[in-house]
Amino acid sequence: MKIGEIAKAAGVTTSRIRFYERRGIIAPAVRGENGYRDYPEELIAILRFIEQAQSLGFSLKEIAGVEIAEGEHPISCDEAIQLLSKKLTAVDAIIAEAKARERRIKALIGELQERKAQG
Amino acid sequence: MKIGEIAKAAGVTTSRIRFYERRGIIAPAVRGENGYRDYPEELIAILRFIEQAQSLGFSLKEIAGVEIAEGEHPISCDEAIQLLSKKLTAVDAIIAEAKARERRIKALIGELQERKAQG
DNA sequence: ATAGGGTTTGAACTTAGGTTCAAGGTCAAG
DNA sequence: CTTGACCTTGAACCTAAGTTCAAACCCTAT
Repeated sequence: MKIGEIAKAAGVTTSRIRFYERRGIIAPAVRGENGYRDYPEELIAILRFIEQAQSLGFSLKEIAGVEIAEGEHPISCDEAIQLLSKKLTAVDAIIAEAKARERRIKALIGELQERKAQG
Repeated sequence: MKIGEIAKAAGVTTSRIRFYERRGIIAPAVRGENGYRDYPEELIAILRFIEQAQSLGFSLKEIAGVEIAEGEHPISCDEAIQLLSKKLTAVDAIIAEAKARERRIKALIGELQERKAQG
C-alpha cells in the first residue's frame, strides 16, 4: 500500500507516518521501483496501536521503546502490565494534582463571593 | 531594586523576569543611569501573583490579559470570579478526561491479568 | 502532451515557557 | 587596576508531536 492509502485506512496523515519513520517509531518502509514507500497492511494495526497508546497517556518515546521491543521480541504480558501500572500511577498523580487545583480555585471563588456579599 | 535582587526576593530567575518583559506580561522596567533595570517592590507581589495564577492552570497569555487590565483599570471582583469559574470548568474537564484514561488503563490491566491467569 | 493528483526530500515553522550563550558594559572591593 | 559579581542585548536552544513548504519526480487520464 502507498502511504496515502495506508494513512487513509488508519485515519492518520501522511506527514505523521513519515514523521514516525524519521523518529524510529515505525520501521523504515520498503521502497517500490519509483521510490515510493510500500507498506504491508499490518502497519494499519500498528498505527492504530500507537494512537491507542497515545490516548492512554504514553508518549511517542515510550511507544517507540515498545515498538522496538516488538520488532525484536514481542513484549510480554507481564511487561505490558508493568508499563500500564506505571502509567496508571502517573495518571493518578495527574488526577490528584488537578483535584488540588480544583479545590484551590473553588476556595478562591468562595472567598471572592464572600467579599462581594460582605465587604 | 535591581533585577537580581527582585528575582531573589520573589523566588524566580532573572531570565524569567526579562522573558516576562519581552512578552508584555510585566511592564518594561524603568532604567537607571547605567541602563540597569530598576524595579519597585510591588513587582515582587506581581511575580508571586503570576506564579499563583500559573499553578492554578492559567497560561501566561491569560495572565497577560489580566495584568494589562490591572495596569489600565484593575480587574473587578466579578471579573475575577468569571475567570476562575471558566478555569474551574476547564480543570473539571481535565479531571474527567484523566479519570477516563484511568478507567481504560485499569480495564486493560484487568484484561491482561485474565489472559495471564486463564489463556 | 499536459493537467491533476500522489509522492519524494530536507528544512523550517508551530506552541509554551522559559534557559543558555556570547560578547560586552558596570561597579565595588582589595 | 584588576578581579569578580552583576548587568545588558540578541539569538539560539530546549521538549513534544507534528505540520507546512518548496522543488522536484511519478503516474494516469484525457
